[in-house]
Amino acid sequence: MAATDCTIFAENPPTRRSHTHTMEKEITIYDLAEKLNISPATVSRGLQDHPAISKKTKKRIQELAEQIGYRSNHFARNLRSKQTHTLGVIVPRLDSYFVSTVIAGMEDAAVGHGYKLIISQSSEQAAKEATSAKTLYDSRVDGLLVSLAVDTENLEHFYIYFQKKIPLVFFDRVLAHEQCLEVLIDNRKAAYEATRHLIDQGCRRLVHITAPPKRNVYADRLAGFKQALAEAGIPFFEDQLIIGNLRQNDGHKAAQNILSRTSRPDGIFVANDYCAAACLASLKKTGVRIPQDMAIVGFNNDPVCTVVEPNLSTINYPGYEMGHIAATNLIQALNGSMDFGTTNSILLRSELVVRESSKRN
Amino acid sequence: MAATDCTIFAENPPTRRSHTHTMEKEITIYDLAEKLNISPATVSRGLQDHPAISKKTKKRIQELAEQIGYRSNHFARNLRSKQTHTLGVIVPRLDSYFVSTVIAGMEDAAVGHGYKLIISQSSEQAAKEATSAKTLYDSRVDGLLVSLAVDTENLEHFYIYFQKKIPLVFFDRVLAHEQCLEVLIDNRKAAYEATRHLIDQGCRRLVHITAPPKRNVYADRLAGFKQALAEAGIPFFEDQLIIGNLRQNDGHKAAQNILSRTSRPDGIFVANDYCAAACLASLKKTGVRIPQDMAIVGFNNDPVCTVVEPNLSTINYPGYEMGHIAATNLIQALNGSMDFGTTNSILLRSELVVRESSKRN
DNA sequence: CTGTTAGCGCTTTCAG
DNA sequence: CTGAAAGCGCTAACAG
Repeated sequence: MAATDCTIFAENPPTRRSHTHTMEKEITIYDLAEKLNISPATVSRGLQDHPAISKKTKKRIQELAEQIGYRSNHFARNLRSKQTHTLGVIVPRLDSYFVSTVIAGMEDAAVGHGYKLIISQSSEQAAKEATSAKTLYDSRVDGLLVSLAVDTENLEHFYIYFQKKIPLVFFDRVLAHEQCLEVLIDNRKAAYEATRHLIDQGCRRLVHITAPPKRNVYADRLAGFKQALAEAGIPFFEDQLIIGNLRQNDGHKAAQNILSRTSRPDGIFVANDYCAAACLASLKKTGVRIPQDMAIVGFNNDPVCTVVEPNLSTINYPGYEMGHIAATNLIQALNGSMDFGTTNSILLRSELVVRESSKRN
Repeated sequence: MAATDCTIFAENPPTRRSHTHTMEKEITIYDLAEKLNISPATVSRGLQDHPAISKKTKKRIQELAEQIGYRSNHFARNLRSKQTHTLGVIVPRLDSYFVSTVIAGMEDAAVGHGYKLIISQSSEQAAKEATSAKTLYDSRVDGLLVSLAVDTENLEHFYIYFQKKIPLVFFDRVLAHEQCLEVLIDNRKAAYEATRHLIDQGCRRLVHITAPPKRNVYADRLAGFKQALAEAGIPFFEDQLIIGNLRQNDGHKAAQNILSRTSRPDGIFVANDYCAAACLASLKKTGVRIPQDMAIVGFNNDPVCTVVEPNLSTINYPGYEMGHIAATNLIQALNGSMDFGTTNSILLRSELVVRESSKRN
């Protein structure tokens, strides 16, 4: 290319190739190679800090690259290397504080290792979850992080991932699978503690507001609830369960339900703070005193807890850590043996946070 | 899992070829071409529904592709076509209801047009915003959607985008630029209405809790606040401004500030609901009656408004629509002339929502 | 330590 | 309407 002057593409026909933002040609490793009088291969190696390149040439390469604003073409790179350095994330919904914190943790972990995140929400629908899984698969994500929709009953739509051995990490909303890692808290224990706390405060007529206990988190919380009752010698009846979607509106509806009962409960354990806050608000409006008449405990430690009156007792859920750990483990699997070794499940610590909504002593 | 026992990958040679998940070869257009006895070029055209291909061959191609589970390789495709069908999104933070709704709107618009979203947060720091911009640029996003960090003072870090004529849409937190579209609400007018409402309720000693008015949204809201005061013949003094970060904690601090004053305000306009809710809670704790002693209006119409007591009056902010419109316009620019024509700014309607926190009549 | 040589899978002129 | 051929920019054997 020595003698070639710079008019190579000068006579570019003025076609309106609508797709091209690049008016000026992009700089490639060939340009670098030419200017430095070395081969493109060496440039490629120099750029990725390959051990078999002399410090000196490496430096020359990297400096020139920096100077003339070279940027590597991910597509060419991925096309060869078959790695995208992108992690897919599927969450039931984005508009929840808990999910935001999880994603923040994932992002920090990801960028720290040179990975990007591509996020999609299932809106709590198994069908959309399947679509997302497919889309992310088609974008060739290196790995997947997922929290299942409430109505997802099996892992069929992730079969393509298992088949190609693309590592999958479930967090919070999980379904056991031998090839997957799951990161969660001990929901049963947390719910047990919440319920136990209510009982310790003197509550005897307890209800539990939750989502359909098909999903692990709700099943486990229900189990914890029942266990605490059992230990305290309180019988459990089905009508102690108020099942909905745990959205704000469900909290209001639950309050109506509770108020309509002849034997009103004196303790409420809600599997989600926002729903608990709404329920609390509705209850208060009709003159119920919290916690004297009814004590309430929520779940998640959402900021809403400290803004309602009285402040909401809850279970602190380490969202950021969960996201961080899930992503870190996924990336480790990617760099290592492509599986999670013998670890199938990581349990994070959660703890009861006592505030006014449940303090009766 | 019928006959197969679980040893599928048991004899996997223990090489750590970290990069390759694909044990079986991927299906390519060459495979399709071969099976159909046509050229790869025709397959390529058939797959993208090119007009110059007979209906019949198109059908054959698409059916076979579907049947044997062909998936196109985005990298090869992008490498040629220079289009990624990916939009970059930069937001100050993810953990806000408003932002979640905006993103939901964007996602719907994006997938509807065959685009993907890649989201990153600046954590309200101009420096991180610059990094994100660079990263997204390097991932070759086709366009960018951004809501600026509170301390971003210029658009230098987006220069690369302007230079390459990659379209940029600002939403909510904007900074004017002739090559960019901006999508926002009339913050001045909204703030004017909120303040006006407070005045109509009989408030005369008003304060405004907000963020540094360097960013358009806060500057405009402040302008609206002042305008309403001026119209009502109420003088404005600097100490009517309480400036912070509008986070929950700033609400509590603002409450302390307010309570410490000798001449207490009787009306508070807060530029963010969560902060308003926190402030309201703190105020109530010390016995201030809302709205009798102090009326409060927030901003955004966050769900928290209906969970605090009394419910918070606020400005309804059409987040979903904003996201949808911003993304749709960006995509149109991508498919069209690569600029936004004569439109530089789209204004969405917002309106006052009156609830108990401000009703004194 | 460096260069040569092939492609990765797809799109796109240019010719039929 | 279809095919042949030429890359997009990069990486990875393989050979010095």
